[in-house]
Amino acid sequence: MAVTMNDVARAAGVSLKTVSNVLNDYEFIRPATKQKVLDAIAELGYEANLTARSLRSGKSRMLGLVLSDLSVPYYAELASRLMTVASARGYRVLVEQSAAEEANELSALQGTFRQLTDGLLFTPLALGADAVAHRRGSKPLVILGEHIEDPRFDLVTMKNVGAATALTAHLLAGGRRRIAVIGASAEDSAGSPGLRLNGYREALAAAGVDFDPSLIVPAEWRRDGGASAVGKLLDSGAEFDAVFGLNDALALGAMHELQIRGVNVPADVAVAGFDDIDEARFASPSLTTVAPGMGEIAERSIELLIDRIEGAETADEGVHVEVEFELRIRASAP
Amino acid sequence: MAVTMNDVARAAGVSLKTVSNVLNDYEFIRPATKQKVLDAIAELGYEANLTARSLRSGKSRMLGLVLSDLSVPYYAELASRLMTVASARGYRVLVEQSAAEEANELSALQGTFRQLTDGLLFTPLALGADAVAHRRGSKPLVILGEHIEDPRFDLVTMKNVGAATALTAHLLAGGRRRIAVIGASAEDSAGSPGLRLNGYREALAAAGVDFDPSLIVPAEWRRDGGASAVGKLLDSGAEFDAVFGLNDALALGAMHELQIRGVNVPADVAVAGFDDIDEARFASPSLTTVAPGMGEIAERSIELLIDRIEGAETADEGVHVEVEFELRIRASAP
DNA sequence: TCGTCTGGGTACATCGTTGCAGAAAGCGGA
DNA sequence: TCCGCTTTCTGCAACGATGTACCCAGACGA
Repeated sequence: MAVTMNDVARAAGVSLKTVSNVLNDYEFIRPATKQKVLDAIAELGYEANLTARSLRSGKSRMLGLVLSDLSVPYYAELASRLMTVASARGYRVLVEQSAAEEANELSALQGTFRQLTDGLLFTPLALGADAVAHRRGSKPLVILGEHIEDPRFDLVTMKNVGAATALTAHLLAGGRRRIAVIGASAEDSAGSPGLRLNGYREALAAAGVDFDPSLIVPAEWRRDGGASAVGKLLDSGAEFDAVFGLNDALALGAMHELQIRGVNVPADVAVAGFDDIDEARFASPSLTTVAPGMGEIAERSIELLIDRIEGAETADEGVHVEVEFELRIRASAP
Repeated sequence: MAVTMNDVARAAGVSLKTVSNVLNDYEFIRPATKQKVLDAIAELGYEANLTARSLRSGKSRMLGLVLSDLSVPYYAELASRLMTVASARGYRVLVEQSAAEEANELSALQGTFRQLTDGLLFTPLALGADAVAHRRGSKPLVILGEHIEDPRFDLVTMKNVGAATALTAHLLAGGRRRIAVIGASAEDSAGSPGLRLNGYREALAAAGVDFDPSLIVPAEWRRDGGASAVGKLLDSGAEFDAVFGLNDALALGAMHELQIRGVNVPADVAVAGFDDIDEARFASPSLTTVAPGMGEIAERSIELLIDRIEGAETADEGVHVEVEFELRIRASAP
């Protein structure tokens, strides 16, 4: 079978523990002994058994990532970056899809998934702050995104309100006055939809434009959700000269439906999104949107989580990181 | 700390091994005893320690998935489906990104990644058949995609040649005669690019249209690759009335560039892709493409791999599965 | 000379399971 | 009554690493 530490010990003529000490950079080892062990390791092609190490040490060097669905471009891009960053620090990422369902989020938080990982990057969609606080285990947990804002948690997010304000202000500056919002309900005020809607309202207020609840259309945050929402809006006869999709998928779906119905983008209706997924740049017309600083989100969240795991970060209160955004003005809303 | 089997045994008044037997559905246990154990498990909230189980049994119930980059939409969608299917059979999927680099593919094939998983779903991009055959370990391995076709391996793929032929035939039937291909070199004949190019050539031959190597443009299989390739084509002054992107990302990038340059799609140039990622349906105009039966690919490959792992599939020769495709005729090439 | 300290190494228990061997009890057949 | 077989359950070793305790040789000071 596979080469074990015992085989190495025998080959090097030392004890099992000495091999272990060499591998763990134990301080007091004679260079000659260390070299013998290293030679034996090289010769036999020994590789540590991670399962055994994990059982004994209680650490797996795996991070859990819980998100709704990996096929959502934003999550796919985020997962890819998280993996790269984690890998540089010697950790792997194990992904769990929750489908935004409560039962799945709970089992990711508590079940065997938790066991396999040293810490969790969690995007709660169905679960509220109290539910998470109640079911969180003892292992470190970092919340990604803005659905939960609570001092009990470590959190990495972007400036949702500010970004939505800036984007809306840009549409207003372009002369748009009736800006439909897709992906929220008029009464939302928390979570990604709520925060982004708040930003929208702030920009309207600053420009002295009235808020019209009939322009706020709920939708699933997917391309088809955006398409059907804007379809309903057109059918209802509502007047609007811009569409703000609360993420890029919504905006792209909406833009597609507008074009099919013969509405010219941006001449008749401007369209803007949120997230700056790669696809946005290549849409026709290319999509105006907000880049959430995903690289920084990935780096900061991995860093925070690993610091917690390795005990470097010891604040009692949750650490909240807010990453800067950048407006990407493109052809759909110049 | 966590509840162990020992705690359960004590609570139920039986031996450790009996608890283990109950959990592993051992045949000869009195119903009453079994019930006592199950009650104790429920009361204590016991959950098996997967690491310990894995060390002892040598199985982790994890499948490895090696692909170039999770942020590529096709891979993201595939990964998402594979996870769902695997989960239904009680397995998890651990993803490793290779960036299509040889060193990374090798380490995924041999290193600690391999150790953590019971079997591998492998998309070789840098490594050739011999290299893989030489470095494959003893654990089951299923090749995904068509880069390697070799009787030594289990393989799940789609009918690349047939699909490319059908798609090209559709373009020809629409009156297009100068169909540019993006994402291959004229001399390619193996791997995804080669096979799809072969299909293209077959369709041309069947229609009596000459093959023009100057219409074949190599490119990285990404949106920006498609954009710059079609840009070069336009700059070169080549005449063409259709573009066949060897995957959707290429086609979408190409379509974007054409539109920016004022070329009307599909009136001036028709565009077709390959993969039918979700984005294709919502592009403007919506993209004509080939749906590779991704659901079936996911199901068949997981099934094959798990059967190998659990010893059900015992053929000596590699099993080759070819999944059916479907043409999706949309607005970009009606 | 003796006791103490320290660097360098070893032996054994341990993490939480499962495999193997076997023990105890019940039962039928000769 | 005894034997052999099945059913039900138990104890111990083992998977491959790490932590703890300890041992020994040499240096050092008194």
